[in-house]
Amino acid sequence: MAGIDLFHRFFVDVVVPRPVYSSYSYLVDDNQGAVLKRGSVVRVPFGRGTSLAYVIDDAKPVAELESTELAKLANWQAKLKPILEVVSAESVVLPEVWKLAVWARDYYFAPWGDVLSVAAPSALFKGTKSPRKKKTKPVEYDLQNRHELSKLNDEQRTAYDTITADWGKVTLLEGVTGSGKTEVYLSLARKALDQGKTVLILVPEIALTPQLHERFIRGLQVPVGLWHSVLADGERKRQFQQLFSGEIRVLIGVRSSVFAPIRDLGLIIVDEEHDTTYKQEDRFRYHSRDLAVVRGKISGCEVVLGSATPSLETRQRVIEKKYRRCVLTKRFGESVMPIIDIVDLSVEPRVETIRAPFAERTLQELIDTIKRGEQAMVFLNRRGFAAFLICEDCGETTNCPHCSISLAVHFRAKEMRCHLCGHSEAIPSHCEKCRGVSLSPEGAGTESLEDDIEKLMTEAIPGTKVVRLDRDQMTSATRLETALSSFRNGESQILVGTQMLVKGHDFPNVTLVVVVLADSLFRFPDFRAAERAYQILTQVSGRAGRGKTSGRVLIQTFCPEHPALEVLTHPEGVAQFIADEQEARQILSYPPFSRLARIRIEKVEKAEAEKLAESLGDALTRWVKNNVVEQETTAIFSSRTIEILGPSEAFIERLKGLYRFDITIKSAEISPLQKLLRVAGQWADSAQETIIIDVDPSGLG
DNA sequence: AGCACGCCGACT
DNA sequence: GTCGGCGTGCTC
Repeated sequence: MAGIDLFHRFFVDVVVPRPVYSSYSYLVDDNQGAVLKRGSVVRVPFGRGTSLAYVIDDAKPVAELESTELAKLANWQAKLKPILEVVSAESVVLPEVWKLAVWARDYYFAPWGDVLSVAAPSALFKGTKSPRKKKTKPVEYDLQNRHELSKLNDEQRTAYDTITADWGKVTLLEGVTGSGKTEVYLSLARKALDQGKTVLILVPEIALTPQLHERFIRGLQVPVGLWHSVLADGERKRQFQQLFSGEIRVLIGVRSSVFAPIRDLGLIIVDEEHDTTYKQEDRFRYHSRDLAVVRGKISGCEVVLGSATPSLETRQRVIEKKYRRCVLTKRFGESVMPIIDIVDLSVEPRVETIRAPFAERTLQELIDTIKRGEQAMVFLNRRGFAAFLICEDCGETTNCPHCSISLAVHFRAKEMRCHLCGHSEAIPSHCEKCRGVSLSPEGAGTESLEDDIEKLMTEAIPGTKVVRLDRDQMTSATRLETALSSFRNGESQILVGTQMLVKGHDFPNVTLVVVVLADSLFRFPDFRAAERAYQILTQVSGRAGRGKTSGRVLIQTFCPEHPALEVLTHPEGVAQFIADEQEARQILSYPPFSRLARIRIEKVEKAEAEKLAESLGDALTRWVKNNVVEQETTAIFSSRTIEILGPSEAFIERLKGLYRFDITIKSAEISPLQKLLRVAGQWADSAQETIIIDVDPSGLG
């Protein structure tokens, strides 16, 4: 073959960590050819610069190519270049993780590079020098104090026995908040370790749950690794190496750690399995809980899905007997379930001197709680001071120039901010449209809530301190820590925040939880809205009364008769609520009774996006029609098993300057859905357009 | 995703 | 007259 020199007699196929579907071939010399294999990492010339690249197949001698491969390679021969460097000849992806990555790539229609960058983040290969061993003081393990089976109550023990008697299945561990699921996790982890196996624990959010890490170290008395996005590169690299070498036997991690290189997996735990943060909402749109089940199957290990409010998807698998179910109905230890009260904002007298809707009764409860020396948490799902500015003369509001949403007022930062794209601008002094100077802030946010509550509380009880916790505070780690520790040690009595802080935190002195406005949780057009609302409110409620004193929860709403609220005050109705949800989903053929995929088209021009989406919709409809006729005998498709919805404007019609149109495919079975998505991919290729495919979309995005 | 090349507005 | 805006197009 012309152009191939005698020196580079091998070639490798690689993928680069970019959202590109194609792979690329490079030349390698004899020495490199002998060592490079699937999972090796190399540096290659790419475009103008260089790129890290993952080898996707063992290096092959050019001479051994089959004629078709040779032809393909010959196409590129003028461009074929040698690799620059072998970064790691050793495969950085375990065989079972490779299998998982292949599965995920095909299932989610993701570019190889995106998948591999999650399995082996490129940050691991930055710099050639090995990370400096950080001097950590050796942890002293106290075997006397470790978690013992004997500490389990009857229910926990039954769950443990059921799972261990038939190890290697998928189990739903359904336990009310505070029922001690962690105790069961610890016992199961111990069991796996005793068998010489390793343990992976997936959690929705790790930055806020250092307690869980300590709990596992204390309970198991072995090193426990942590895996999350805020780890510094060096630390991440060290963790990766320790996992790879088998030094770390237990790993707690977020979403992406389902791809972690843990050998000999014996147990995967997915805590809060219903949590939506397990679904990645950009680029490689995978669901970590679902992949955990796949990895469990690949590794032949036990998978435990834990939740107080399991997803309907998981419940359905239990009904179909694909998963087994263990239940914890009682709170662990001395604490009891909180009392939940719905406050009807449309009838209750309201406090006038506060921006947010606040019933007088809610304020009184807050005052009483602080008077007793206890603490309270107040949730409002909006950051900033106010939702928007409105011109009192012409009614014009301030909107984001790039998105279909108003700009929120952030008085502290002295700017207007878009909560979707992050755009910020100065607070206007007059109306853009009519130049009127009476701009009035509308709606409330955590910023104004913090000020208003502090003012009202100091009038009632001088010296009351309020702290705020939301994403605006998160920007600084120290500010976050200051806020958290001041609340933890009792310096401040009221914590105001967004729902960001409902996860994991355990403040025993909190006896009152206030949800300022629950309506935002279910007032949006998503078939899962009620389920979500119920799950979030249950979790929020779980923050109250975790200590010896029982807790109270006040949920303010304009819609007290909503089923997701009624079920909270009537826990005996949970089964009925779930059954109603299931029935509604079944009637409308929504998950878990069908599979969904969403195809999105984004364009600067609205008309163009709409036109493209329509022509894609037409192409798909035509394809289904033709294939129903053709394949009727094989029964792959019928008009009743697959449905194309839309195109329609996305819930957020415009984001970051792009108009978005969605086509949703609903199918009884996954395989025709996958086929249709492949057709969509081909349409996109030939039209030279980009489409965004989301398999099992979790929300409206 | 990067990172370039390629055509239209405010400046030493 | 240039510097530079980010709109499309490619990367073995």
